[in-house]
Amino acid sequence: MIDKKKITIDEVAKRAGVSRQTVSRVLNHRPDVSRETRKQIEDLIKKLDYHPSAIARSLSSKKSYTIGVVTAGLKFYGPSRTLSGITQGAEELGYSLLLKELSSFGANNVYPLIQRIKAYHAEGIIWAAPEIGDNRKWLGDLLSEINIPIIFLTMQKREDISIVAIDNYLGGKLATEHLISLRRRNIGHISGPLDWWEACQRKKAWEDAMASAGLPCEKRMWAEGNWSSKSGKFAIGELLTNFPEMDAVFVGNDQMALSVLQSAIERGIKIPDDLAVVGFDGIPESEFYSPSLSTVYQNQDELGRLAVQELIRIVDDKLQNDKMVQPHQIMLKPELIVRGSTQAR
Amino acid sequence: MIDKKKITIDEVAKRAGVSRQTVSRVLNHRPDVSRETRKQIEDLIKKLDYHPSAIARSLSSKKSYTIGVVTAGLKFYGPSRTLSGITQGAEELGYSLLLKELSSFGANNVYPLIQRIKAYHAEGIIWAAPEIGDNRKWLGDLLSEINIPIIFLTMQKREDISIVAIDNYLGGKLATEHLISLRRRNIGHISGPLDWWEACQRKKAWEDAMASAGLPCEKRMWAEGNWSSKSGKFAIGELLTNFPEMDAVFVGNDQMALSVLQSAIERGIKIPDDLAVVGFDGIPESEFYSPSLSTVYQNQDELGRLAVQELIRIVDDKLQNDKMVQPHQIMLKPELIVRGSTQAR
DNA sequence: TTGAAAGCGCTAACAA
DNA sequence: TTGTTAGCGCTTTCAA
Repeated sequence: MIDKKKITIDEVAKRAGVSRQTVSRVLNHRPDVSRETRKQIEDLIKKLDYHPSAIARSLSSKKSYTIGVVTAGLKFYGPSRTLSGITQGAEELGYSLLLKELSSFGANNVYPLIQRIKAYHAEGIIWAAPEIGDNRKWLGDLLSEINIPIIFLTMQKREDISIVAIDNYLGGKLATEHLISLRRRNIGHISGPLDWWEACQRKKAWEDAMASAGLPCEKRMWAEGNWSSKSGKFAIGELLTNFPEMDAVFVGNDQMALSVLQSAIERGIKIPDDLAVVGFDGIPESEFYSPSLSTVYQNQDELGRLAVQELIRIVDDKLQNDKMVQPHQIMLKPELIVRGSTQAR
Repeated sequence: MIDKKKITIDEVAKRAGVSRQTVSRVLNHRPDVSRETRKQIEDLIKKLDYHPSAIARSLSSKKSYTIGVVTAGLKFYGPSRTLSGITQGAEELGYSLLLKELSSFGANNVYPLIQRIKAYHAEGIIWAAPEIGDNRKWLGDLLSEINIPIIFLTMQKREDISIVAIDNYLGGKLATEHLISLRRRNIGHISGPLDWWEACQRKKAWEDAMASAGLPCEKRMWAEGNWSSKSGKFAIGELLTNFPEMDAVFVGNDQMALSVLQSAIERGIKIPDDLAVVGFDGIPESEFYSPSLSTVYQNQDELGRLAVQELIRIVDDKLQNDKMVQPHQIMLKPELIVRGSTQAR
């Protein structure tokens, strides 16, 4: 490794025969530099391959162009897809990302984490971890103390915080009403873990849609999974036992729906004739299930991008007005995709 | 939002009636502070809820405890799983992560990206984007100029750089030899995109295993996909036409294998009797395919963690010896998982 | 249009 | 054991 001495703004200034300040002006595209000086310095910067230290800049300018992202469960489809949208959004707006993944979904001890993000002078935080149980409890205590713009993804609407969420309730309605429209009357549900906000919303939508249609909706008609295919296997087994007349089922996500299909094949249940199935998420693979799966698509990429845009908007506003912007709640609409599992070819 | 003035080390020092340096010593757990002074300062820090600026620290100490991660294709299972391992590894070792996602897999214009990471004084880089086509070409030109420790994931072995990779060739062997051991003789292959190193390795292993067993292995016996289920659908269609006597197929990943199963069901092909199928990756869902899929499991979580550990080792070594450590290549072994798609119950 | 001085919040190196 | 001085690499503010 060559011992290329780290070059700094002072080095550039010295070689150019100008003050450090003039170089800084060129760096920041300030107008008050003569054409020739600017040209000369730009050339020199290129020649020396000089790159200013973002850290020193942050320290003295109070602008870090960095945002903190708190996520959880990156091994799952949803969170990583959302993160992908966030990286795109950040890239487009020229921001860097400081990434933290919660070690468990339920983590409630978030204050140190937030402080570690603030230590890097991040300008804001995107909270991309799902809302589960009381893992938003800290909001009440800390929100006012945090003193950094923060935007939440996919949680229960609250007027006092900024949220970008996918309308899970609407998604559940779309799924259930679709099954009702197919003249199914005995519609079961396999939910996600009910301490998850998203799972709750989907289940509630199922209940409400059933009630609206004048259909029954009792305990034996639903079972709780944990999003994994394995849990879906157990859940469908339970339903087939307790609710044998079931002729349709709305499953809380595509992974669990996959094992519903597997169980159906093993037991000789015909889909969609004997049992119509709708999933949730719209993962690419769902089209290639056997039969291909009807599902509710949520655009998590878009969710991530929007979150970045919204956060930056808040940051910029705060910079200008020196006071907190009115929080904003944005809801994205999911879409029903009808495929073979609810509709014979 | 309360206007809680930002408190700094000087503020703490002033209130404690000591010098800034003494506070710094406490912060850094230096031994040369008296018990009482330390206690007093620690209490004050707690009381004031003071958190030192990581940025100021990095600037003056030349240690940032930050590593840059370059990834690509976060929407896919492998990259996000690997990233999850990286976040865990970094957390365990007390490092923060600066995340960049390449906008396209093939991106070859990496110099500016690396400079942007260096601008944050990252101590090293984990290159977690897959090797595709000539997207490692820059290594030749830039490696010596980069002047920052960098570790690569899952690429062709080279003695001059540090690599942590999963042995894809071995994985391909395991898959093919398993099929051969089942007395299948007409074994096809659906590869990933062949400009990917991983896809190449798997295909080569298939060819070599076939040759070793004295089995033929011609062009009509394999087809190229792009990892997606949709491409698998086309590929299996092609093979069934060109290679009708096929009695087994090694598919480059689980997603593509999914649509092989779908096609088989649609065409009345019995799996595993008429056609045995092995996938690659070992995604959790593969157990719930119909039938459940035999596959080659690769531990991408572990890959990510190891990468962090190895990188930090290099960074620390370099700090001590002031010269580059001998590059290291680590290979992880994948494992064959036998399930219903190759073995009737 | 340019430069000098001060400072961002911290640590390193030395002195007391 | 503690404090002083200098500086990390940059921007801000003010003066020329």
